[in-house]
Amino acid sequence: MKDVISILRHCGIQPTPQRIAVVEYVLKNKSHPSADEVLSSARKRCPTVSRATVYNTLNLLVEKGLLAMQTIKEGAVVFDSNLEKHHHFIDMDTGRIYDISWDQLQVKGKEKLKEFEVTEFQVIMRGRKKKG
Amino acid sequence: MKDVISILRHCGIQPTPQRIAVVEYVLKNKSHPSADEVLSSARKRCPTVSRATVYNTLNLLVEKGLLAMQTIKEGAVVFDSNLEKHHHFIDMDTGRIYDISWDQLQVKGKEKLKEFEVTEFQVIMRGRKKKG
DNA sequence: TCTTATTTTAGACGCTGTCAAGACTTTTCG
DNA sequence: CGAAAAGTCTTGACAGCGTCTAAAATAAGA
Repeated sequence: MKDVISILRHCGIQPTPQRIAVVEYVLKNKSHPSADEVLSSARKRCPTVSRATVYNTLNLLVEKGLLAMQTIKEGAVVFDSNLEKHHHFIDMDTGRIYDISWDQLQVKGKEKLKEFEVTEFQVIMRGRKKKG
Repeated sequence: MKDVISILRHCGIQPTPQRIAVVEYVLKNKSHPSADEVLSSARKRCPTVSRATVYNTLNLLVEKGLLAMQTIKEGAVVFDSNLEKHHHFIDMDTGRIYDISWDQLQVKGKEKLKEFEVTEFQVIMRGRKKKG
């Protein structure tokens, strides 16, 4: 993966220590952190970073298409660095969210919905992850 | 549809004026109201009803299986009186949520997910509703 | 009626997310 | 260089969502 600084420059975002701390965490993270989790982690690297800066940076990344925002859990939006189309599985016990690659599921029938113009979709599954 | 009072009694919930106001609105409503919308509507019928009572009642209904809770829009959970399995379409312009009946879409491949035990799922689509 | 259990209420609380004002940095350019 | 401008960060305030608690109101039971 390219280094964070060049990614930011490439999008016209000035790389500052605060932003690097945020981006470093959120783009290399395969879990689905909330803004608050990003804040805590960014503070390990840059203890003075403020909540507003974290939100600003996350919103910037979403705006630039470097990060996806998902509203699939209650309480808070989560951020997803996986930019490929994919589905989601949510473990009902742990709350953990897993990506399910796009081609593992086939959804048919959308084109028959005459009243609706579907521009994006995903399957959201809930259940339990098997051990292992 | 059965009247609200007997529905509540049947579930061991004492029908009070406040609860009736909430339930009357939320169970007969095909839109997908947030708790706040339920509060406003319930107050038309029962002006003194408090926020806590609305939340308590909604949670009770969900617990008893009379109402479903959906976290598909940011900002607030919405409540869904449609107890049949179904999918959802969200209009990106208006924010309105539409139910898509279960048999209009076919999802295949879940049974091949060896690591996950899927107990429920739905397709969430976004786009624009065509005029009409 | 007196007692007890259930409900409702108001208000406080914690959390999420946004915003404005001012301080601080980095550019830009004379 | 140095000053102005532009961009960035922080603090603190704010509004909304949802939960909780203590106390008041209501209902139920003996």
